[in-house]
Amino acid sequence: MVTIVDVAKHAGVAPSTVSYVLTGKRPVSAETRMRVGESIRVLGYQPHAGARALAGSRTNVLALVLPLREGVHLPVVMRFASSVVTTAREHDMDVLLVTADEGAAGLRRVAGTSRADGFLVMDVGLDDERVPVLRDLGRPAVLLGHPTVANGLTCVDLDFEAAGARCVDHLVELGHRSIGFLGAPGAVYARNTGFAQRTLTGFSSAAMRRGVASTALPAERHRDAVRAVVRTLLGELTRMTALVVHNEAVLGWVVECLRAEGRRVPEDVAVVAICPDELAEQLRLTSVQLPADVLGRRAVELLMAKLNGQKPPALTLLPPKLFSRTGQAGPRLVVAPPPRQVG
Amino acid sequence: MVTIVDVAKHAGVAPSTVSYVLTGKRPVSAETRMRVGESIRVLGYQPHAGARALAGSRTNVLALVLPLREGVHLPVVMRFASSVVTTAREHDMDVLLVTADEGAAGLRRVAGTSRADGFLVMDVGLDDERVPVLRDLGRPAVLLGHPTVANGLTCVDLDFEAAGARCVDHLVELGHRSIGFLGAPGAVYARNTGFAQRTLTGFSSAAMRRGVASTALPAERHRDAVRAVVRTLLGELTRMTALVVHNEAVLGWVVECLRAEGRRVPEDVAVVAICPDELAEQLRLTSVQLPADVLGRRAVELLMAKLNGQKPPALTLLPPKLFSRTGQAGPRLVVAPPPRQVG
DNA sequence: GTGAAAGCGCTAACAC
DNA sequence: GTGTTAGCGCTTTCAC
Repeated sequence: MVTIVDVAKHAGVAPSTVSYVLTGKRPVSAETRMRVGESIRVLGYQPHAGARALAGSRTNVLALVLPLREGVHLPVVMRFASSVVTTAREHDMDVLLVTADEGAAGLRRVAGTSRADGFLVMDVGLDDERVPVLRDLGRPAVLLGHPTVANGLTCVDLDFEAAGARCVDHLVELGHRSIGFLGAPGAVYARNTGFAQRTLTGFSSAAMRRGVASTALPAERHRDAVRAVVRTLLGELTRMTALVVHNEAVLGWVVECLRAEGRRVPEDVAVVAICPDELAEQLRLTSVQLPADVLGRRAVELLMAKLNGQKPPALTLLPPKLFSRTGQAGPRLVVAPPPRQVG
Repeated sequence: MVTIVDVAKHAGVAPSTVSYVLTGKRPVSAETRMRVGESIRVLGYQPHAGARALAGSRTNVLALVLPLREGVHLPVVMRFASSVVTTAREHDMDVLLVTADEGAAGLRRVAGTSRADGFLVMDVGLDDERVPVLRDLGRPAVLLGHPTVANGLTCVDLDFEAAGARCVDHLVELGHRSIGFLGAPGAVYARNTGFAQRTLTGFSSAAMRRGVASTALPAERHRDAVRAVVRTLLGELTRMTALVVHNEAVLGWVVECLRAEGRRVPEDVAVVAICPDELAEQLRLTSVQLPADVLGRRAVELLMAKLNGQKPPALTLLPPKLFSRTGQAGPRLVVAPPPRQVG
C-alpha cells in the first residue's frame, strides 16, 4: 500500500505538505503542488479513509436512513437515494445506507462509532423516537418528507399546499370553471397535521382565489366507495369538467368510474393526479409529481451547509412539478418555480 | 468521547484486554470479561470505526453497487437493498451505497481508500468493464443478476430455467395439457446468453418431459403485436388452456387481448407470469417471483464467507417462488425447493 | 490469562 | 511557504 509518506519522499517534501495539497487547508506554492500532484498520480496514491477519519475527525460519509420495509412508494425512495448518492459524490462524500428498522439505536450506533458525519432521514413520523435522539446526537441532520419539527433540525418536503393550488391553477388556465377534488380516506384528514390536509387547503384556497366552483370529498379504498364518491361529485357539481385526485390507491378506479358514468377522460372530465410519476405515466394522466431527485439533491446540499457550519433555513418546501400528459407527445413540464423557505 | 483507554482504566485492565473482550480473538477469563463488559455498558463505550479500520485493516463495511438510474425494476432493487442491509447488520457490517454510474473508477476508489472490505455488485453486464477491475482489486466480491462469469468471482442469480419449468409443472398439476408461451421481443433471444433463453429452455424441456403440447412465441412491445401473437397462439394451439408470459411490459395487454378474443381469464385460459410481484399482484395473476429478499441475503452470506477465507460455490441459482393467485384468498406460495450450486 | 508498547496512515499544531 | 512531530483510538505482537 502506498502511503502519504511514500508520496512525500517521491516528491521530496514533508508529509504534511502532501496533506495540505490534498485538503487545501493551507496555501502551497504552485510548483510544489504540481510536483506533489504528479507523485500522487505516478504512485497511484489514495488516502486511507480510516486514518483520515481518525486524525481529522471527519469521515466524509453521510448516513442515509431509508424506510426500506414498506408503506412508502419504493420507486420514489429509490430515486431519492440515487439523487442523494450522486449529489454526495459531487461533494466528495460517500453514503452509508441504514434502514429505518434500526430505529434510534441505529443512529446512536452510526454516530457513536464515528461512521458518518451527518444524517439524512427520510419519512420521519409525527412524534418519532428518532427526533430527540437526532437532536442530542450533536451531528447535523436533515429530515425528509414530514416537516414535523423545526426545533433546530432542518427539514425538506414537497410543498403540498402549492401542489393543491397548482392543480387548480393549471385547470383554470385550461378554461375549467368547476373542479372536483377526490382525496384520501376520511381518517387521513383526522390527524390534521398531515400532507393530505395541506394539499386540500391549497386546492380550496386556490379555487376561492380563482373564483371557480369546487367540491372536495374523501374516498375510501373500495371500488364501490369510489364509484359512490364519483357519482356524488357529478351530482353536486353538475358542470364539473375537471377532477383533482389525491389518492393514488384508487386513481385507476376513478378513471374507470368516470367512464362508466359516460364521461370521457379527458374530453369530458380532465383528471389531474397528485401521485408518483410511474402511475400517472401508466394511466396517461396529467399529474403533479413528487420531485424525488430535487429532494435528494437539496437534502444533501442542506446537510453539507450544516457540516460547513452554516445555518440553512429550518424548512424548505419544494415546488411541485406539474406534467401535462394530455397530448400525444411525451409529458411536458408546465412550470417550475423556486422553493419556499421558512425559518 | 470515551475511548478504549477509559474503559480499561474503569475496569482496571489493559486496553488490549478490552480489545480482546470485544473481538474475542484471545481467551479472557469469565470474570474480567464481565467486569470489562460492565464498564463498557456504564461508560457507553463505542469503538471508533476509523481507528479500528486503521489498526485492524478491516472496515466492517460492504460496498453495495446498484444500478440506480433506470432500466431495472426499481422496487426489486429496493427490496434487494433492504435485504442486503438487514443481513449485513446481522453480521455486524455496515453498507456503503455506490451507484453503477461511478463505474470501475468507483470500485477502485472504494477499495483504494479502504472504505469497504468487499463488494456486492448488481446487474453486471456481459462484458462489463468492472469485472476485470473487480478481479485484480483483490477484494472479495459477489455479482448479482447475471451469472456472466465464473473466473474466481462468485455469482448469484435467479434460476430462470427452473422458473420456466416451474410454470409448466404447476399448470400440468392443475390439469392443463396444452400450454402456450409468450416471451420477450425476438431480439432478446438473439444474444443467446441471457435469462430469456434460459427461461424458454426450462419451459420447453419441462413441456417435453411432461408430454404436453406447447408453442412458444416472442412478442414485441406493441399492443397490435401482442394481439397478433395471442391470436396466433390460440390458432396454433387450439386446445390451449394455459399461457406462460415472460414479458412484463406487455402482460396487461395479454390479458386484455385474451378477453377480447372471448377467453375468460383464468377460467378459459390460466395465465402464469414470470415478473415482479407488484405487477402480478395488481393483475391478480399467478406468478413466478424474483426473490429479491433471498437474493440479498444469500449474496451477503456468500460475501461474508469469502471475507472469512472460505471458498463458496462460484454460482448459486436461487429457486423461483411460484405464488398462486387464483382463489379469493391472498397469494399462496406453492413450493420452495433449495438453491442449485455450481462450481 | 494479562500487560506493555509499537505501530496503522493521517492531520494539525507548532516551529521556522 | 514548508518541515517536524505529536497525537487520533485501536489492534496485535511480544513478553510475562
